[in-house]
Amino acid sequence: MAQRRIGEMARRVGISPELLRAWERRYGLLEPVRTEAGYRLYSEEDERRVREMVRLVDSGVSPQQAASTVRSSAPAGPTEPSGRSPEAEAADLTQALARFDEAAADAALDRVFATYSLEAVLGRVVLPVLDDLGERWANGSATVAEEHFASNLIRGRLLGLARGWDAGAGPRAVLACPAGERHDLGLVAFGLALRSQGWRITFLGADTPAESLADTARLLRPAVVVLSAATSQPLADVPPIPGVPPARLAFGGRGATAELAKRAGAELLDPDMFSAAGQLAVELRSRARA
Amino acid sequence: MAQRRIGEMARRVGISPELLRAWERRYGLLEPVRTEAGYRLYSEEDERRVREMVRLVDSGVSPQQAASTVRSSAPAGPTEPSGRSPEAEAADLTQALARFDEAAADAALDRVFATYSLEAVLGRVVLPVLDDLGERWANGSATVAEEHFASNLIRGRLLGLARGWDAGAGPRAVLACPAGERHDLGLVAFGLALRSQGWRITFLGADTPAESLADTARLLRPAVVVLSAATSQPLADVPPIPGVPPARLAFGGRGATAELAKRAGAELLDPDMFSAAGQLAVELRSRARA
DNA sequence: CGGCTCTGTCAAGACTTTGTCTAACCTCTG
DNA sequence: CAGAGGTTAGACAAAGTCTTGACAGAGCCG
Repeated sequence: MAQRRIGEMARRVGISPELLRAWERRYGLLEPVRTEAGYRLYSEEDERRVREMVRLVDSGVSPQQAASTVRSSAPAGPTEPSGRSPEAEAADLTQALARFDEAAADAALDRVFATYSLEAVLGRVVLPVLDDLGERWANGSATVAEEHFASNLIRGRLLGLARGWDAGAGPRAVLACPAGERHDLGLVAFGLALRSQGWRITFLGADTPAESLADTARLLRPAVVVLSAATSQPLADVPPIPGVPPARLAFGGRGATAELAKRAGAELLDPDMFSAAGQLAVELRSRARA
Repeated sequence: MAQRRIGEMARRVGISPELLRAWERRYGLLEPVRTEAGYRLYSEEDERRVREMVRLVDSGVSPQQAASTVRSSAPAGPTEPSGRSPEAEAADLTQALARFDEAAADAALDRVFATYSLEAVLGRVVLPVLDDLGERWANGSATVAEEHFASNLIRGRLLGLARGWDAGAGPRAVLACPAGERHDLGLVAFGLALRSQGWRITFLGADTPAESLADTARLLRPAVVVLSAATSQPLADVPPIPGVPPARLAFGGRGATAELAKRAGAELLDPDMFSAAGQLAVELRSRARA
């Protein structure tokens, strides 16, 4: 993914770096990720927002007003064309998976990836389908085989998108499920959300013992280590991790609670993964200031 | 192949030798081979990369960013047969994985997929690397984190290839690891081997209880159900599966033994997965004759 | 008109990045 | 052996970026 520093970004959109910083400071227009040294790194989405902002201001809207408009504008992209809503596609996908119909499932996924933003695909199709499956499995109306088949298929698609998610200059996040936790698909999705905002991702996945986390953290010095679990126990069992200061630890997933996070000194991530990604960016910035 | 020393190289691409060395030292942009005396020798591929780098920097990208882009970019066009053996590539891949270097690992995989047959890639690169990793993990010289990182990366690549492996008109195989078995990467590879011979694959993956297998078999009526495990216990624990006649059951993986297979009435698959795929085809034909 | 806010720009001082350069030594060729 | 061209390690200065704080013009209100 393209990541630009402020000078290059300023040239591209035709305004001064000072103004970019002012808009960020005054209106929170952008929240670019930062390098280790604190340099801003802008994404393509950031560029789109700035262009939108410039357009509005040029057309006479006050900057304050324009910023508020841009902030609340959906991340552009084909919004609900084609008649088929993400929810309808999710229903199709669920049915295809229940029939073990790989071709139909892949076709549904192809359609949504081609039509909607990553945020919409993950938040309104993939995760709901997985949640639904989990629920139906819990109450006995879906088989383990169905759940396995669906997990493997979706995992393959998501890991395909994850290609190269460790490249670039952004802050690094190490993602893992603690020992005893086997559901890592949500974590893959969260990795993609972080990636879309410029982070570099090192994915360790399910069932990672604390000591391996410590080794990895020593080697890679990530800005944050994210632990995710579907239930509380695995998170409760995580010991302090040498080499990972609690300030650099974040808990997410259904199993994460305020109390568990507090006990470990970790950040508690928002259940919405795109909010959580933003949260980590803010946290990182305030840490840099300190 | 033409190999140039640093002065000649610098003239050709139009930058100073000092800068070439700085880019190498700071960003690892190149890793030219060295003469006995330590002189750098640059290849044509190196030249291509430097030109790409120069182009990016000229267009305003920061050198750091540009280097990261160039490093992770696949070598353009049909790369020279390169003389690199699968074994050499496997060694590269192992090292990249040990460093948690996703870009280098992907590059190595890109090279082998572009150069060798699926059979060679699986049999001489991917599986040996995984075996080696398993061994080093067993004797303590590899961490769990390394094993997780490598598994997830390779799984993503293999599942990418698995795209659409359920399509077509061939006989269907259901692939699963029995309850208690979590290592399913070998099984993914076997699925690819079967697929290359025209089978349709339904992949259930790790830790699948017998009763789910029964459900799936009832629904899909596969020509064969393959169970794979790295150790014997999970296979020994598999009960008779209603809906799957023993004649349609096959055992594979390190944990499969003649005795276990005999007890379950199952076929014992050859340790070499391509032989095993052939074996299933033969078995299917003879069954059809009967 | 005076006062007020909004907004783009600027400056100071510190830090980072990056291309170049130097020093001291090594290798190959004529 | 001289000399062109290599090597590493480190230093250096210019350019870029960071934060904080300030300033001046525009627009608005009383």
